Amino acid sequence: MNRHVSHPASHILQRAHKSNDSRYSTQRSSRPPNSEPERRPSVTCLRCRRDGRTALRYLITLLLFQGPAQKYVYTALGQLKEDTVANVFGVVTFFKLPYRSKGTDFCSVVTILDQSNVKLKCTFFSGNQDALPRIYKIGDIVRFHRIKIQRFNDELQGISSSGFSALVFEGTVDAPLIPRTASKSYNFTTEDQKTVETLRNWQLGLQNFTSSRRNLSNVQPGQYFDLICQLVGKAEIDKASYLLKVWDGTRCSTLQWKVYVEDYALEGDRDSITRLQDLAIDVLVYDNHVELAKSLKIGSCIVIHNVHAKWHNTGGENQGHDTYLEFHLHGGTCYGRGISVPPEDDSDVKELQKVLDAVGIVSDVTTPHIQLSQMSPPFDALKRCQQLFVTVLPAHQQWQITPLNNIAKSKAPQKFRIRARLKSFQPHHLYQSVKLHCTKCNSLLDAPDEQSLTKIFEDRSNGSPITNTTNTFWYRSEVWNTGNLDNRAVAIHFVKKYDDLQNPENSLIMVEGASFKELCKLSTHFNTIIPVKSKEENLELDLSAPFLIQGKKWLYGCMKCSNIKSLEELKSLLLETGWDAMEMAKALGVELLTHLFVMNFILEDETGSLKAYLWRESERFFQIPPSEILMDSDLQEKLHMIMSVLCPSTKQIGEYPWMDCCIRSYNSNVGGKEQICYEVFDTLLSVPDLDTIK
DNA sequence: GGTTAGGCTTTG
Repeated sequence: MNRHVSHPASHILQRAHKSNDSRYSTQRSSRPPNSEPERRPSVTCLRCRRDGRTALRYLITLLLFQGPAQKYVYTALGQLKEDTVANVFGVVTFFKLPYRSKGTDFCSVVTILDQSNVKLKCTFFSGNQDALPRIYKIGDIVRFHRIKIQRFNDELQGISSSGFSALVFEGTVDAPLIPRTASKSYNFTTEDQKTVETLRNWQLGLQNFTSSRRNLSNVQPGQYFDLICQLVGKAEIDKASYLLKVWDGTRCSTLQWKVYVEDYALEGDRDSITRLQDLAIDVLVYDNHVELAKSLKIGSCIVIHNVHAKWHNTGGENQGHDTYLEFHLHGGTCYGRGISVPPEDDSDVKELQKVLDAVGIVSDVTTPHIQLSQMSPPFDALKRCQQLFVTVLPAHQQWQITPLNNIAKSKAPQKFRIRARLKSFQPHHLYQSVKLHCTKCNSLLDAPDEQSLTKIFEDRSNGSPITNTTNTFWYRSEVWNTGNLDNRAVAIHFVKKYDDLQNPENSLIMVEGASFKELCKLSTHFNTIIPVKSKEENLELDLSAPFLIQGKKWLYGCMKCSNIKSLEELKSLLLETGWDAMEMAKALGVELLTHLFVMNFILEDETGSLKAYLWRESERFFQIPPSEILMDSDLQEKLHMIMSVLCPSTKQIGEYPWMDCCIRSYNSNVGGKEQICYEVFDTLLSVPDLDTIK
């Protein structure tokens, strides 16, 4: 046994001797009875050959990470005496994070409480910031060794004395008993474990102090609170203030104030910042906090202590209508103000990370859909979040949010960013929202639905007999008799390219006499169809029906603005590849009509409501082509689902999702009457659930 | 070895 241990031990002793390390030298001083065996074990040097066996025993003990068998005495806070040095346990009721004092050291102020119901305010100094107690949360349990008790302002006060050391434990019952400490070796007995556990249980029953930690979803305006959160962006505002963009996976239900930052000044991943724009808050930190804020790493979990949720002051008359919140970390260290970075193994950090990961997955539209019910709690917040990601502002996310009642008071034209719920919308039959718009004459027509198209083509085939066509050099004609009761004839004129007929999927055909259903069938096989009719042995366009059909796209021309030319003009396109609808419209003198969804939204926030149109940017908003939806039942279903997410009529309005929208106001003359209209622009829907629907 | 700060009714 001796042989085994003597080598490493004597090696260490020799090294200790060389470096004159006082830890291994004999030192008998007039220390208090409980003093520091863990830091300065009373060991005799091997080279001196005095009491070598004792020295070895100590070293072996040290190597095995066990403190010497010295027993510490702990004093209840109610039993402390002036001008003594004591060891104490306690629950943290207040603390200031270490900060640079005006002297040479860092300083930290900690108030603790124990079962004697006596509080002790302590002030600790150290040149090494890490040596100060690592407290992150009210309720943490601490063990202090060698604090000097003295009187100040008629109260007993604790202060760090020579050899001061601290252990800190999480205050939650059942959290791991891992001490946070800068001490390389420390004594922690099973009795100490019991003391920590007893204090954890004891503080559960305490009414008097509660942690001021809040989630963003339960912050009340005017409150000061501690926030554990992840840093997603940061930016220097000026010398005395710094911006932190943070989120905690929950959503603040009050409208928030956003700080304007030039794009180049903002640090952080743009995609994350955009994706989280509705969940992340802007916190402005001031003065002494700026230096630390600068050093924070994007993505890290931090605690901001004593954040102030303050009503935004517009400075105007309508103080009562201010509806959004600013978040500030004011300068100074009063009330424990500061920013801390808890260790990654901290229970609260792990919990936060779990929630953020899950919310991230749900909000990330590129990952497969995950059933919320398959996830473990706590995911009520998640469901809330998922609802909230319903819009994205690609261009103007830095704009401040304007309450709806302020918009109604403003003159036009102007642009705003709003946050509102969709209280109702019109038309309810979604097919009625599909319109044809002429950008030239600004006319707006209903897009013909299936029924009207059936009628249009029925009338047409009844009205005009099939031409006696002869084949020409640029098309070849075939006539079929339907063989149905109506004994109708359908003519198809196959357009040749390079003097040749193409495969159906590349072909342009001109069709005469076909019904709506037949055209639908033909459109699934042929690349492009132009419905035509005969007039005096010639084929011609008729804009009362679609001028061109390409798959699910049925395109129309403006009857007023088009200047129809002969179909022979198509010959100019015969040498080009493909059949470009725009080129064909141009060749035939057709002014194409644009398909739009035109909807009327009643938007509502806490301050009022606003009627806004969605039309010119409706395709961008829904990311559904309105030119195809009438021929595509999947797209129709998708639009229905979107509208039922935005405006779920089975729920209370309080449960409707919030939408961030850009709104522009403009003056419009309707029936000789000037009025201000509002239109949604630069806004995209982003409903993760729906991305699985194609 | 001295000094530092000595929570507290906050607010850009």
